[in-house]
Amino acid sequence: MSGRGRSRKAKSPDAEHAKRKPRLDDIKEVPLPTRPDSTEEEQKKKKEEKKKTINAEEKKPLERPIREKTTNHCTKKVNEHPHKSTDSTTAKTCATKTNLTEKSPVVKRKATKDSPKVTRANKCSGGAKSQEQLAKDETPTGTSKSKTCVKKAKSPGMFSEEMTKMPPDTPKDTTQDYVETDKAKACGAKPKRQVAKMQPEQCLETEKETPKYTRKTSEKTTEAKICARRANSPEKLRKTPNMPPGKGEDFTKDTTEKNPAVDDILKETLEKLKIKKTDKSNAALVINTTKDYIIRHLKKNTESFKEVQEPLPTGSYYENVKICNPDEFDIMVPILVERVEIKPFGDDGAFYSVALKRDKNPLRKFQENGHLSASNMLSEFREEVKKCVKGLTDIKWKVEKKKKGCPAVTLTTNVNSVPVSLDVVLCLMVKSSWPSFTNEGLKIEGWLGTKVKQEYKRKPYYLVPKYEGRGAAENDGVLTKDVWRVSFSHVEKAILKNHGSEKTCCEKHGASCCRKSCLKLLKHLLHLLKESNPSFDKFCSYHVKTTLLHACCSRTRDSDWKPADLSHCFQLLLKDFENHLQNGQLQNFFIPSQNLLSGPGIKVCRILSSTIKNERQTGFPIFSEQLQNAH
DNA sequence: CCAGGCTAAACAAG
DNA sequence: CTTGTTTAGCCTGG
Repeated sequence: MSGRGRSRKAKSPDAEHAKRKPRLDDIKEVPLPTRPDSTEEEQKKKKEEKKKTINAEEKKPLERPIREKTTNHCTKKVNEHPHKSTDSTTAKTCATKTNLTEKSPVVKRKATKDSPKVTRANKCSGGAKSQEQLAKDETPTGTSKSKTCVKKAKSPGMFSEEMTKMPPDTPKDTTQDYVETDKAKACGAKPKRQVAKMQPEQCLETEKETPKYTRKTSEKTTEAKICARRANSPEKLRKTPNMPPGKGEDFTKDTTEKNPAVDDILKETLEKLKIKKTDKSNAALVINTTKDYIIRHLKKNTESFKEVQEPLPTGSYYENVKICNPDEFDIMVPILVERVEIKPFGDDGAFYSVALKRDKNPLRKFQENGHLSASNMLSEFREEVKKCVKGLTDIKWKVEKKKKGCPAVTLTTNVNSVPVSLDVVLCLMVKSSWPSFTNEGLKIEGWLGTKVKQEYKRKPYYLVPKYEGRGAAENDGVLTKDVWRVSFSHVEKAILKNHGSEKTCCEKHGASCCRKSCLKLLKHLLHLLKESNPSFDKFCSYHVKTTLLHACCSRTRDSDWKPADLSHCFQLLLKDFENHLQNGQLQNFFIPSQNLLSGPGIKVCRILSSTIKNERQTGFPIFSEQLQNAH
């Protein structure tokens, strides 16, 4: 029911296009024929054009006008930061498909998909706009100043060479592991991307007076700042009721709960966590192209993986809870296994050894001593992915080194100078009832209902080549590195997407809730805390997500999560998290016997707990600071 | 299987 | 604020 089939508004016709600013600018400056708008034929042409476009882009970096409002001086600068993409745009989809056709031997794409979309076509044709037009479009208020700023820091066009140049040894930001999909990843699988080191001064060039209270700021360079790209106007910020440093004691829990200042800080922070449309577009083009290409390759050019199923887009991006930048993507690549016997490995019910029951299975070659070797299978998968992405001439992916115990093949590249990672996760899809360790999990009856629960439990489950500890350790004749961990990423995603007690929760005609907002804020908080204290490395966004899921099960009504009560809801969620940490106990949402906090150790759990408590009771200075730094 | 239609979320305008 | 548009992702009927 969810809203399917509701009436819709008409799509906007060409009239709108006139107003629209296509900014192809950045990405491509390909001379496109003059821009027509939306007719079908045009679209087709566009697609074709796009193909060319991408190639062309490859070679030419472009200047990209920025479209931020002129009032935000800071903003512009922030946008210009090399690591942040600004708005480039679009050529996307069209390019996606077509371009492959030409360049990649393996891929044949149907051009059909895009054709219906008028809008895309427009975009594609956007490049045809004259510079003057662009100028107008981009800077409505048109100060030349702003433009100038923008230009200085231009980043190269999307498929430019620069994109491929991520220095191999670049230190990566460890805090970056937001892993939604799989804890596996969470725990270190992601490539860390280099943190943009932006000194506050850079930001303040035009706003020197801004920083009023900076708590110990600048030693931290932060990604947070990055997140704060969209700065509010300075006046607004100043109004923001921040708490001066050192004043935290004044806030008791209770006052914090009701403090309108806190409310504003949270809302403003949330604003900054939004992903820009253009960034999303750019990244989506690259990611989708790659995803399709890899799947095609596996189907056509491999024996072992030709039974690959539709890839499962999972993780925070696809759950609409990604924050700041669309820079981490998780795609699970399922290999259907018809009949398998799984046997628990260890005692928490999360890990299993897998035995194929059928003789003719193409995966048979990975069997060792009667069980399917996760490490062997992953190595071959890895090689295939490697081989495959080499054939992608438009996008230069770097394949990250294999990390112990990690199920993902992590690819990294730059999109408009922003590092983007794609985790390609091999998994087995098992279409049989879930392992018995899950019987007491997924306690969503009171929240989403029993029917929904049954529906989920009828879905397959997945096994990923993830292990913990020493790979060579043996248990019952099975090497640790050859075990598989269960994954319910698909259900997590489904729940996040359909998270209301009422079916219409957050739909157009239903009441909204703040569950996702709370999740984003907590993710962000953890991220910031990890940046300031490396000993928090073992915590990941999966802990946060799990905490939210449990919280939803204890506060089940949509009215428990009213958007107007964001601050209250968020603080309750924090208290939940603090409690889990304090006790060192956080049950896997699906497998209650697995304690997700057994890894970090109680000591650091308690430190994190009190750190969070402190933030909560002092009105989130870490958020305010970040807001300040953005200016 | 895929074209078309729908959604959520970002964004723009009033 | 509300309302509408744009767009990536997703779902489904034919």
